Amino acid sequence: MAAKPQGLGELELEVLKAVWEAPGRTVQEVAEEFAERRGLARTTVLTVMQRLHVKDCLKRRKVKGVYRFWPTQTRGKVLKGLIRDFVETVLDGSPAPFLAYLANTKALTDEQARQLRDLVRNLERQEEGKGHDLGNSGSE
Amino acid sequence: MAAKPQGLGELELEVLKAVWEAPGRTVQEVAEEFAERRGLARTTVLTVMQRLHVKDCLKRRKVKGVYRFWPTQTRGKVLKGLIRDFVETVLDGSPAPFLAYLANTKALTDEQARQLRDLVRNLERQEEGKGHDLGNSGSE
DNA sequence: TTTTTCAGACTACTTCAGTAGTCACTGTTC
DNA sequence: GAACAGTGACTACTGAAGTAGTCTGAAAAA
Repeated sequence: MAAKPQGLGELELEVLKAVWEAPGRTVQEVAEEFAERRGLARTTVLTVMQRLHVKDCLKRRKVKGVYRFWPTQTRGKVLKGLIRDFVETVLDGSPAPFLAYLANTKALTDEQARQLRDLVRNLERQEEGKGHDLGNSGSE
Repeated sequence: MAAKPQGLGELELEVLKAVWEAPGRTVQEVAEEFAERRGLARTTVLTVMQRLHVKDCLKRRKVKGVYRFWPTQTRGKVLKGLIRDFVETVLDGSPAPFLAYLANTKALTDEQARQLRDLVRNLERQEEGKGHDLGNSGSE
């Protein structure tokens, strides 16, 4: 794998999110947002973005003398990696505790409940079709 | 809150898990396991367990001159906290990406699929009953 | 009683992420 | 051309976590 979204700190993730929101931003622009939101110094954001760049999470291009930053991977892909990692390391590979969490907190919106239903429907379809094969489709 | 399971490192979590597996263990016993599994020095495990104790994740009692350790919270409770934290900070409060992940990886066992179905059934029952109120039941 | 061993406390080193300051370069403005 | 502002590189400090060594006290063995 080229870019490894693992080992992302909280601030790093937040900054990454900010770039996903508006790709092509400059440090200045992101820094302004974080100055407001969290009172961070411009150089803090700069450093984080540089580290994100080193980690291959952000790519940059100089436009009129100033770097603009883009994510190297989609939000979905990174989140997927983060989730996989979380399930592996924290939940020991079993999504069960997460399901329990959902069931207890009931913190689901209509949309999420719908997704859940779709999920279940898919699962059922799979099972009908052929019992169920858990062939892990080689991931990325 | 008394015990805060947040801010747990990977090793710390692993050690915690080892104590959940067999509560009342000594450092020696846990250390043996980690020496095999990961080649860790006894003092490493000792240090981690001391930190876990300071963090109120483990309690200990001297039995015949040697400390034995017990978790201060159930696995379920800690995992729940970790999951909540993950959903909040990484997924911005929305479990949707997690659901998508589950749907795509199909890494569910029969048991988990059943849980999922129950979950959905509960949700639907709730919605029938009263639209759906998302009253977050105060948690701990 | 002296020695050995075991267990816990303390100390320390390393890496990583959060945070930010300083410096140097470049382009603009007077 | 000199002063200034914006931008990025570099450096540094801090705290948390991973990792482990040393020291010390107590218990057990010789």
